[in-house]
Amino acid sequence: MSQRVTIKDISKMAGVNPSTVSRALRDHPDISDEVKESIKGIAKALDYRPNKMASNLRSSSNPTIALIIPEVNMFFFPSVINGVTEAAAKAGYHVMVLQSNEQLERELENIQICIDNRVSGIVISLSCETEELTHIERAIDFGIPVVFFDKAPNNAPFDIIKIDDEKAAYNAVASLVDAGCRKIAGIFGHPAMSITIQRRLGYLRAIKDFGLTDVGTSNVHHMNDAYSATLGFAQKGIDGIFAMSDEVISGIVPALKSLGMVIPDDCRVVGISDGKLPFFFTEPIYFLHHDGCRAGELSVERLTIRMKGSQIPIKNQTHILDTPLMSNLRSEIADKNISFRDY
Amino acid sequence: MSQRVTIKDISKMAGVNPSTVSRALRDHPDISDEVKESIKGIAKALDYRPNKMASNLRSSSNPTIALIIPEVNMFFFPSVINGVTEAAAKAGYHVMVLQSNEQLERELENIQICIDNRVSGIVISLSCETEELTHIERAIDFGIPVVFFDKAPNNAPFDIIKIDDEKAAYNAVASLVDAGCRKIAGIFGHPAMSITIQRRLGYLRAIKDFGLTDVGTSNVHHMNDAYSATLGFAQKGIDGIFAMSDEVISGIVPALKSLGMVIPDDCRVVGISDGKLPFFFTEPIYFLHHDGCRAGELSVERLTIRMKGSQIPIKNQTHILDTPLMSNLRSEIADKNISFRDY
DNA sequence: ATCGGTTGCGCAAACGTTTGCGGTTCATTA
DNA sequence: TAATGAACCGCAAACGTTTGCGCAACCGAT
Repeated sequence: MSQRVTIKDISKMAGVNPSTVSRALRDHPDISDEVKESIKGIAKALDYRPNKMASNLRSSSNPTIALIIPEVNMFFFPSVINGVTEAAAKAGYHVMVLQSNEQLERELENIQICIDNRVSGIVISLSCETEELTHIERAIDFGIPVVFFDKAPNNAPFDIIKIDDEKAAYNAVASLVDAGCRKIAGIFGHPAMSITIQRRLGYLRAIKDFGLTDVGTSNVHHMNDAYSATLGFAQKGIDGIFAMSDEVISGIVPALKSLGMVIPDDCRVVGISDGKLPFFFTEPIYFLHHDGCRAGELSVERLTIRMKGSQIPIKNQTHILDTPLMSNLRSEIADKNISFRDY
Repeated sequence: MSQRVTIKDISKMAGVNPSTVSRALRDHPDISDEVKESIKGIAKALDYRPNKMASNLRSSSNPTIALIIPEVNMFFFPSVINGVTEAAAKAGYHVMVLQSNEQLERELENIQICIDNRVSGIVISLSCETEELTHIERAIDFGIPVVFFDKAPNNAPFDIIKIDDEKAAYNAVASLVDAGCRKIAGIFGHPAMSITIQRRLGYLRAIKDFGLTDVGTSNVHHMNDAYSATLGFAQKGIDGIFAMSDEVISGIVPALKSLGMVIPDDCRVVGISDGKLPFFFTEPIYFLHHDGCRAGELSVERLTIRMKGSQIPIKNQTHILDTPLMSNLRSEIADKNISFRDY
């Protein structure tokens, strides 16, 4: 194992001061070309690599972005990870992925890790147990910019990248009504999640606005729960169903099919989706597109504005992502022109 | 924004030496209880948090594990990320996720990042462009242990967590034959990937062993390619199809259904899968289970053995994961007892 | 009163890098 | 010829922590 060669080793070998080596390797104009070449030659020969831990300490900056998510599932978050890591890489940052497992305690620990490591920024989707945000404010107090996405606080003074959950759910139900559905059920995720609450409100508002009888809603934790819930609703008789997420969709479709119901003739399905899962099915599935990759990219973009250390104060901004209505049928792109709001 | 308080600030406030503060906060026995309480009180009052960048430099160790993957898709890798981050967190490490986007150049850059940041270990699945491993050897030379998973080198002196790709593909085809299939096609991923090569070999050996006419194989890059390829094979007439990955399965099933073919009566499908995707379908899908989460956990486990800095040399080990034959039908668990080999 | 041993804390170096400042050399100009 | 300044490099401090060593004070035992 090659011993780790430092700038001092090179300086001794070249007969110069460590500072000269440092400057030479960074092409500082104060160093003559001859000395530069000599030093670079030695550095290359020794396979020298600067120690980032040292330079980070010296500059007291750590070019990493922390991505804190409730869990790494197969649906929305992989897209987010993809978007965040790519955008971060382009901006010269690395990404540290931290899971909270939907536990507040883990989220607190993760924020602590971010502070202790002096990360440059935090991109976070809150756990369902999170109610207070003192830990977030603490990170901000420490000078670490934070951007929320997806599961974000409501009407709070932070940078937020999200969709209009209430409106998306409303429009989803509206699309079912437009297609002739009258008996519509809704299946949601964990009842404590902010997005569950908002999306349920939108669902209920639509049910009321369109004068529909409320077939009922259900809160599920996993795909299999959505499967069971669908079986239950089907018994009551439904012709449309709203799925608040990809995970829910993945339970609904097999359930309807197991009952021999034809999608969308017997029951139309519309969800809020990252846009990949629906293409696993041949049955027409409609969804309001919530692009996780784009959410991740925008989060990083927003973060970089603050991280680049501009002196002028930056106003908090809630960015509402567009959620166009789409389907998994290549022939049919149903874009309802969901409006773009910027608070 | 609260200025970052250091150990020096506390030392001045407490009227003691910085070293005393350091020791007090870590409960060093040399410090009296009174002084400890005083210092801890001040630290808490100032919301002091030790600077990890400094302590890491001092101890010249960075408790992070780098996870380098070709891409963050919706299939295998999210499971791996989950397994790696959880196992790492339990072992006291953080995880830095780096994507190579199947490009050797990015992979080289990522290894460089790992070296520059003096990460404690690397868990990597190789890009399809990777042929030589000098960059890996370089990292190991720098004292960074490396564990390969999934897309790993063959018969090389490294730590490897993988499945027996050749055998798994063979057994997959065998299961089709056992079920009565005689016209079997195979759909694979990128032709340059090591796992593609191995799995194709296993497929071909089975075709030969069982005296089947080779309907043909295809290499695809995306779900849609698998869709198209399936349509092509179906025209030739098939009663069974082998899918080398989840991504391939996700293209095959919709294609067969779009043709009105009944699964598994008209065409049986068997793949190598992480074990989640098949449950999105109601049609019986068989798969040899390659658990990404477990692969990630084992990779970290293997890594920690080397990272804990034991002095005795550790032998390289290739761990062959079991790949039991399973189905997405809860009623039917078809375990063929695929044997467990440890080289 | 002296010695050996413990307790409790400070001093300073070290991890590897970066950078402000000052000093030397040498060529240029008044 | 001396003053000016550019070009080039070294010195040392600094980032915040950790730790080996030393030293003073105190204890009880000879």
